[in-house]
Amino acid sequence: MTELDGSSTDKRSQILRAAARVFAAKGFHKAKVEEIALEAGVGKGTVYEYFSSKKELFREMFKSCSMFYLETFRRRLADEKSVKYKLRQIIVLHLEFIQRHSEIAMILLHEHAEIGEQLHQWMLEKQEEKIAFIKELIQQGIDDGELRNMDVDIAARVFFGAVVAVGGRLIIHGIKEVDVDYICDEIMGLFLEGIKK
Amino acid sequence: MTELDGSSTDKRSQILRAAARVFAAKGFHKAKVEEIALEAGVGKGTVYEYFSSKKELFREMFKSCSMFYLETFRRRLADEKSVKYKLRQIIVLHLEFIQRHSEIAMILLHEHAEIGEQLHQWMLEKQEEKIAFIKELIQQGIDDGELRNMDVDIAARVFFGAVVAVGGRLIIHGIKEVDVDYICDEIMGLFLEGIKK
Amino acid sequence: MTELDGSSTDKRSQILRAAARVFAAKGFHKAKVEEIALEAGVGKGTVYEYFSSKKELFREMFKSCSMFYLETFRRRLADEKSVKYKLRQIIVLHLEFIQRHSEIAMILLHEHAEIGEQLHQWMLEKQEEKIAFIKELIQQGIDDGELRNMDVDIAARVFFGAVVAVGGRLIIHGIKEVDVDYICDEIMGLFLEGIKK
Amino acid sequence: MTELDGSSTDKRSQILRAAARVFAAKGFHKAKVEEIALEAGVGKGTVYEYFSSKKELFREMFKSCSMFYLETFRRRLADEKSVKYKLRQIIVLHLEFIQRHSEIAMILLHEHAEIGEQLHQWMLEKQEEKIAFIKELIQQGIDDGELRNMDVDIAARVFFGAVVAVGGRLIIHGIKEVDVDYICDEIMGLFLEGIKK
DNA sequence: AATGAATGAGTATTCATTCAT
DNA sequence: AATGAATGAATACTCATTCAT
Repeated sequence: MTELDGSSTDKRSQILRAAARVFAAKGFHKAKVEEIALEAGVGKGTVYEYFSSKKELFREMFKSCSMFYLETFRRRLADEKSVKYKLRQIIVLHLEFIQRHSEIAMILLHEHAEIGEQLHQWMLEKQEEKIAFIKELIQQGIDDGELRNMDVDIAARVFFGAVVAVGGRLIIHGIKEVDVDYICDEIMGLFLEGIKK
Repeated sequence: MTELDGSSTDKRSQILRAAARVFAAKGFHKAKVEEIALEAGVGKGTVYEYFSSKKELFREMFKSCSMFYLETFRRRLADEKSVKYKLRQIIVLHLEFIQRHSEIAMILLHEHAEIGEQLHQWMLEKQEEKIAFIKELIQQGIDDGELRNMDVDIAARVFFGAVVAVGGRLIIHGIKEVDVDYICDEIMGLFLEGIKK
Repeated sequence: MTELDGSSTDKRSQILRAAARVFAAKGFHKAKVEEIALEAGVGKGTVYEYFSSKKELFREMFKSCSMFYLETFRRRLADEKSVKYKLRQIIVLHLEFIQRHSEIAMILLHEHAEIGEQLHQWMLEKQEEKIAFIKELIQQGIDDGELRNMDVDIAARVFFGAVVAVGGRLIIHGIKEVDVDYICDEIMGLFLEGIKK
Repeated sequence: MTELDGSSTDKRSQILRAAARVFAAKGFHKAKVEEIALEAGVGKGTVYEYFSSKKELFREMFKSCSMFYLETFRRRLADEKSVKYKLRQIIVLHLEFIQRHSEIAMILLHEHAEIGEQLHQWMLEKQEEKIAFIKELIQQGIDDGELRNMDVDIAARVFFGAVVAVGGRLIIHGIKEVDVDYICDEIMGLFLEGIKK
C-alpha cells in the first residue's frame, strides 16, 4: 500500500492524500468535499468518480492510513529476535510514526466515532489484530522463559494502552523533539521491572 | 455536583441528563436538539433558556459528566492510605464507573474531537489533572519508599493509559460481568512486579 | 376541500396555492422549492414543516387540485335530471373549469408522468372514477330508454376523451372567449345524432 | 424515415432507437445520457457527435417517432376510398400502432410537457396536421353526401380525442390482446349513428 | 419562564457537457 | 470519428437558532 506515501501520482491517490490532510486538519464534519478536491487539484465531480460519497472517501482514506501504519510495523519488526527488543521496537516505531505522520496519527486518534458501525468495527478489528500480535509476543516470551507467567490478554492490552497513551501525549502536546530512546527505556523499565521497590 | 445522578428535578438537570443520554447514544452531530428537548420533556426553546447553543449544552453536559466522575474518585480515594491500594482503587473505581455508567463513559471515550479546541483543551486539562493526581501518588510512593525511583510523568501516563485501555475494552465489547478483582490484581501485578521473569 | 379556492389563509394552504401557480407555470422540474416558498411568502424551511419533500408537495397540490375539480363537478351535477342534460352539463362544467382555472387544468393536462407510479396510479383511479360516472349515466340513459343500446365502456371513454380533447384545445390555444353553448351543442349533437347523414 | 424501424445500423439510428427505449422506460429527466449511450453500444461522447444536447436528442427522437407514426398512417390510408372506411382505418391503425409500438406510444402520450415550448409547438403542429387531415376527411364526406352537415373542426377534434382516449386506455392498462375490429365497430357506430335511441 | 412555528445558511451530490487523446 | 475521464453548475434538504406569544 503505497497510496499515501506521496510517490503515487494517479488521481485516486492524490485525492486520498488530500483527504488525509484535510480530514486530519478539520475533522470529518468540518472538512468540505470541495476543499479536498481543491487540495487534490481536481474538480469536485472527480472525487465522486473515485469515491461514491464523502463517507466512503473517509473510509478509504482511513483504511489506507491504517494499512500504511500496520505495513510499516510489520516490515520493521521482521528482523527483531528477542521479545523484549520486539516490544521495545513497537514503542519506538509507534513514537517515530507519530512524530513523522502526526496528521495521520491525529486521525487514528480522534475520528473513531465519526463514521458509524462498519468502519468502527473494521478499526476495532485492526486494533484487536495489533493486540493479538502483542499477545503472541508476550506468550512467546513466557514460553521462552524470558517473561514470567501472567494473563497475556490483560498484559497485551495494558502494554498497548500505555503505548497509545504516551503517544497520544506527543500528538496532543504537539511535541516534535522527544528523546525516543529515553521514553522507551522508561516504559520498558516499567513493564519489565515494575514500579515496586 | 449532583446534576447527573438522577435525583435533581430542576429543568436544567433534566436537560443535562437527557443530553447525556442522547449524545451518548448518537454522538454529537447525529443528536438533535429537538430530540434532547423531547427526551427531557421540555420544549425546544427551553433548552435555549438554559444553554446558549448546542455546543454549550454539550460542553456543560461533558463537564458535568467529568466532574461527576472526578467527584466519585476523590470521595472514594479519601480513605485509602497505602499508595499501592490507592492505585489499585483507581483501577477498581474506573472499571466500576464504566460498568455502571457506560453511557457517560462512551462519551468520554469517543467524543473528544467533536467540539473544537476549547472543550478539547478543558478535557485535556482534566485529564492532566488526573495524571497529575496519579503522578503525585507515585511520587508519594517513591518518597515513602514503597516504590522504586522512576520517571513519574511517564509512569503516571503509562498507568493512566493502561487503565483507560482496559476500561475501553469493557465499553467497546459491552462486557457487563467482569471479575473486577481479578483484572485489578493482574494490572497491579504488572505494574508492581513487571513482566520480567 | 377549500384549500385552493383562495380563501384559506393558513400557511399550508398558502403554500399549496403557491405550489399550484409555480408548478403550473414551470412544470415539476423547473419549479424551485425556494421560488414556491417565496411566492407563498414563507421561508424555505417552512415548506418542509408542512411537506416532507418537493415530491410530496407536488402530490398534495395535485390531489387538492383534483379534489377541487371533482368537488365542483359533483356539486353542480346533483340537480340535473335528464341523462342528456347531465352529459351536456359535464361538457359545460369541464369547459368552464378550464376557462376559469387554466393553471390547474394545465397541471392536470401535462404533469401526469412526472412523479412516478404512486401518484400516477392515484390519478388514473380518479380518471377511472370519472369514466365510471359517465358509464353509469349512459347505462341509466339506456335503461330509461333515452339512449340506444351500446358498449357503455367504450362509449364512456369516447365521450370522456372527446371532452378532454376539446378542452385541451382551449388550454393549449389559450382561448379565453369561447361560445361554450355552441361547442356543447355541437359535441352533444355529434354524440346524440352521429355524423352520418 | 426508417431510422426507427430497427433496420438501419448507422450510429445515429442506433442512438435514436436506444433513446426511444430509454426515454420511454424512464421519462426525460430520469433517463441518463450515459445509459442511452450504453444501450446504443457507443461511448458517451459519441452521442454528442450526433446530437448537440440531451434535449436535442429527445427532440430528434420525438420527431422520428412522430414521423414514423404519420408515415405509417399516410402509407396505409392511401388506398382507402370511402370516408367512413378511412375514418375507421384511422382507428384501426391507431390501435394497431399502439399495440405494436407501445414504447413509442408511451412517449407520445406522456412526454408532451417535458421539453419546453419549441418541441411542444412542433408536437402541437403535428397534432393539428392530424386533426386537419381528419377535418378534410369529414369535409369531404359532407361534400360527397356521406355525412350530415356539422362543425367539422369540432367533429375532427372529438373524433381525434376519442381515438386517443381509447388508445390511451390500451397503453395505460397494458392491454395487448384486444379485439380491434369490435372496438372500431363500436367507435364508428357511435360516431355514425350517435347514442340517441 | 416556557414554547414551538418559522427560518435560511450551509453542503453533499448529480449528471449534462467538454475536450485531450 | 470515437471515446470516457474530468468537470462544476445547480438544487433539495437539514436543523440549530430565533422570537412572538
